[in-house]
Amino acid sequence: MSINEGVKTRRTASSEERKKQLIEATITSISRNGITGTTLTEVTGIAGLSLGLVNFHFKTKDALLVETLAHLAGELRDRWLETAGRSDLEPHQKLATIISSHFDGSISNRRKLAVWFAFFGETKQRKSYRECTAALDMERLDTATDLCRALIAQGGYDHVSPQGVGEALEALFDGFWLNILMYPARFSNDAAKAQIYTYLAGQFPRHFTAAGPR
Amino acid sequence: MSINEGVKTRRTASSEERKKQLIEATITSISRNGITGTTLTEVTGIAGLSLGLVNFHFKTKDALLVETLAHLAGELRDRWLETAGRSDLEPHQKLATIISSHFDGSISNRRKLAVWFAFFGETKQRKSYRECTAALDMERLDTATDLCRALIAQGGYDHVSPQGVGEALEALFDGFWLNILMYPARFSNDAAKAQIYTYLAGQFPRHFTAAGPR
DNA sequence: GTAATGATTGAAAGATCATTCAGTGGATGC
DNA sequence: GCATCCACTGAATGATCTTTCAATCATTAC
Repeated sequence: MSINEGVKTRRTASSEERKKQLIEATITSISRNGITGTTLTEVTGIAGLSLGLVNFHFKTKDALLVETLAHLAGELRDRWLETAGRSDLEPHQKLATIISSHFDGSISNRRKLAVWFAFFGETKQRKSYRECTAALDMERLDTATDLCRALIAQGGYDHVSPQGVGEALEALFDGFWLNILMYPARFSNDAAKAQIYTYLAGQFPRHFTAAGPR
Repeated sequence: MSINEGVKTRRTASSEERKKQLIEATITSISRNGITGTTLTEVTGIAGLSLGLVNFHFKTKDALLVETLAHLAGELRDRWLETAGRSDLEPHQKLATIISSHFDGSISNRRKLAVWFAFFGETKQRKSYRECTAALDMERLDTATDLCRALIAQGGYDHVSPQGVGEALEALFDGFWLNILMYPARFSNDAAKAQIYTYLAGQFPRHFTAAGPR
């Protein structure tokens, strides 16, 4: 636990600002110490604030954790929806932006990935954690599935199952994330993207090559 | 916490027997309550034994957790090595048995998957947890990569990267596991296997179809 | 300038938990 | 049948952590 890591400590800040500051400190703490090792003393120490502030702004520690996960989930959703919602893109280009979003360094870095998996590990128990992410995961899965359906119609890939490809993409996202977190020497964002494009090139050869969307 | 869930409580048992009993209770507890929620009172309660026994047999709680993970990791390794080591199988058949092992109900069920991901979430912090699995993960990754290399030579798939396919398989294993744990209504062991075979059919069409090895 | 408001502090309370240990009791060897 | 050994028990201990709260301080409104 270190005191005040370069975060300016004004005597007074808006509630929203402080909450964001505490959420950032929570991400740092979880990535360093895991959920088991993140105490309120640790979090407020990283933020350079006093112990009582978390309960003042978040009511309970649990609420802080839930809001931290919601923050990451919202950040990811904003990221891929931003481009996937553009009407000037073809379906296969939209699919490509969803992939790029997931392996952009601002989303997929070990500090944040550690937090995702910390929550996955606790998920079975804490319904609130799951409720945070389930809707967004399904939204993304359904979006990808719909895009695959469009590709199948466009390219005449009659034997390809859109649900199957959507689920496989979901698994590839999570699986590469985990391996990037655990074995950064062997797995990277770029290599993950390349392998996912390779997979898509196998399913939709008229729309993807191993190098990306045509 | 419930007392004595059908586990016979003999007054005296061998040390090895008791340790296995406590490890099983730990798996149950982690799957129900997460790592945060598994206390020694909870674990011994599930096992129908007294509080002090864990420290007697395992010395510390941390040692119990490490041995629990090691138990699961060893179980998985034994499973896939058993068939992948058989010399009467072709490379693509060996690859298929590795896949089958990972999605067999005795390995891939929500009770045990919850434990895997509970540890993944803590891994960044606890070196001992990572050391348990890193060697085995790399052994499997290297084995799969070698099998891919053999397939590429057999089938003349000159443009396929054996490392790439090995890494993608690793990601698919972990990713489908996570989704089976989180969304059992939408993901299943059989569907996971089917999607992985579909992927392999795209890369090695002369050795795999979407239904499995040729 | 003064009062009111709301953010901030940190000591103290209360709760939970891992670990210890002195004592109990069953099994085995003789 | 006695002694020895070892598994086992659970109350007590001590450490850690969340939460509370009364006091303090900065800012804003008037």
